Amino acid sequence: MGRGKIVIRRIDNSTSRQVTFSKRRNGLLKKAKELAILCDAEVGVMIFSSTGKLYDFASTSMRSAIERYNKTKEENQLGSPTSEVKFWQKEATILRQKLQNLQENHRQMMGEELSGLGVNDLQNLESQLEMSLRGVRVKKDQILMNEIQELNRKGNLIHQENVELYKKVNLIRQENMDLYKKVYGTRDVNGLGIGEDSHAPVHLQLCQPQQQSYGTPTRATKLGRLQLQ
Amino acid sequence: MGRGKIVIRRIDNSTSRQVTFSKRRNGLLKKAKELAILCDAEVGVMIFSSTGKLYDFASTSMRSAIERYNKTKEENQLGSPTSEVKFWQKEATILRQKLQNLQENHRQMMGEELSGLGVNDLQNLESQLEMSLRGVRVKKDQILMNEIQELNRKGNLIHQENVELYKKVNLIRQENMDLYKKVYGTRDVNGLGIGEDSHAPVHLQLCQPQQQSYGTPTRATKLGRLQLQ
DNA sequence: ACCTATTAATAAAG
DNA sequence: TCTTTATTAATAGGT
Repeated sequence: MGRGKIVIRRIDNSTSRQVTFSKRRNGLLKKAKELAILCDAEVGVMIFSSTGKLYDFASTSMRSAIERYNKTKEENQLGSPTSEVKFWQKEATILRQKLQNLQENHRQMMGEELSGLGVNDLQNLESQLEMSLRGVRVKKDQILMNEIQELNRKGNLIHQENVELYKKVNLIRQENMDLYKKVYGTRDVNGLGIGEDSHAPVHLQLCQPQQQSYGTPTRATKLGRLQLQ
Repeated sequence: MGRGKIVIRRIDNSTSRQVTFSKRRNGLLKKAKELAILCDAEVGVMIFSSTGKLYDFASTSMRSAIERYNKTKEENQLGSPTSEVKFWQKEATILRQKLQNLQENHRQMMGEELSGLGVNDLQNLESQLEMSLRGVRVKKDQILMNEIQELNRKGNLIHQENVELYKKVNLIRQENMDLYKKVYGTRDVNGLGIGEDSHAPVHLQLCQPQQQSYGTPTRATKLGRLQLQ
């Protein structure tokens, strides 16, 4: 896979050796990563250049890989706290197993890795997903409904407040007008002082309280109303 | 470098995953060897399949590589028994944590434990479930369709066979009749020997081959047809 | 396990 | 070391 074929034998020329080292080292590390990801494997790679520099890759951690290596090789003549180590190793193995089972289960729920399932399994999965979906939608709608209700409650409160304010404004204006008359007599008061149309009663335009049916509205209704808020 | 491009992502199909693991594992080990030889480097590779099997390569020895790694990293000797207990304890803790996270995630996908999720989370969950559901249904329908097609294929074969048998039966009956005539002359043969209606040609009633359109039938059509099988 | 079209790695050169 | 390019090697998908 280059301009020419090569035999696998120590490269004499030190420069080419260095160059090739750099390229192939990257290649090896890349492929190690890919293998770990593609095939769900734990991979550890250690590379020492001829100058002693270390390059390494570990899909989880080198520590984990080495421990696991030692365990599988059973070369643990490192004797004393054996029972404790063994206990924790077993514990880890059990947990790994559980994790793997759950992962497989989870992947199937995500709609991945469905090959290998029979029609019955798929039927069950489908039912489960439908149930879950229903639950999630109920919950979501609940939250949205609550939000809407809360907004409406607040809206109504504000409206109430506005009504009160409106009353006060009109009251004060009436008072004002009376005072005005007392000061200037009964002359026409148009165009003076307080402002245009100030003698007309104030009318509210916004924040009309909505009366809504909160029974069992359709999905569309709910969402439609939400957007109107 | 294959019949098609692939993205580096866990392979769903377990068979392909294993096949790919086998191929790429060999590739990685080969390249590790080549790197060690070509560039005069010390190389150590550890690979654990998802089933836990170990595959390794070390240009000198794994022990040497690990020790050198430890030295270079200047960390507490990874292979030593003292830290081993701590390591496995940590490992167990990490695994337990992962398991817990996944469990929570899984519960949410099962539509349980939804309190604490916001509308956005729920929206995402809903989309995910919809996608999963779609995937599962596609897969299920696929299996059912294949089953139906297979049954139809077999049905047609059996029908063909029956047609052939029918021809043979009629042929042999004809022969029989001729022989009968030769033996007993041209007398009426009704009510004799072979059986009732035996002179009438045999008619097939079952296993008529169905011509079906396998284009893109609706769900209802597919399931409806299944029940008719 | 084998085949082969296609992609990916990389040897050589600048 | 980085780029480019021609060529080989690895391998994805199929049988």
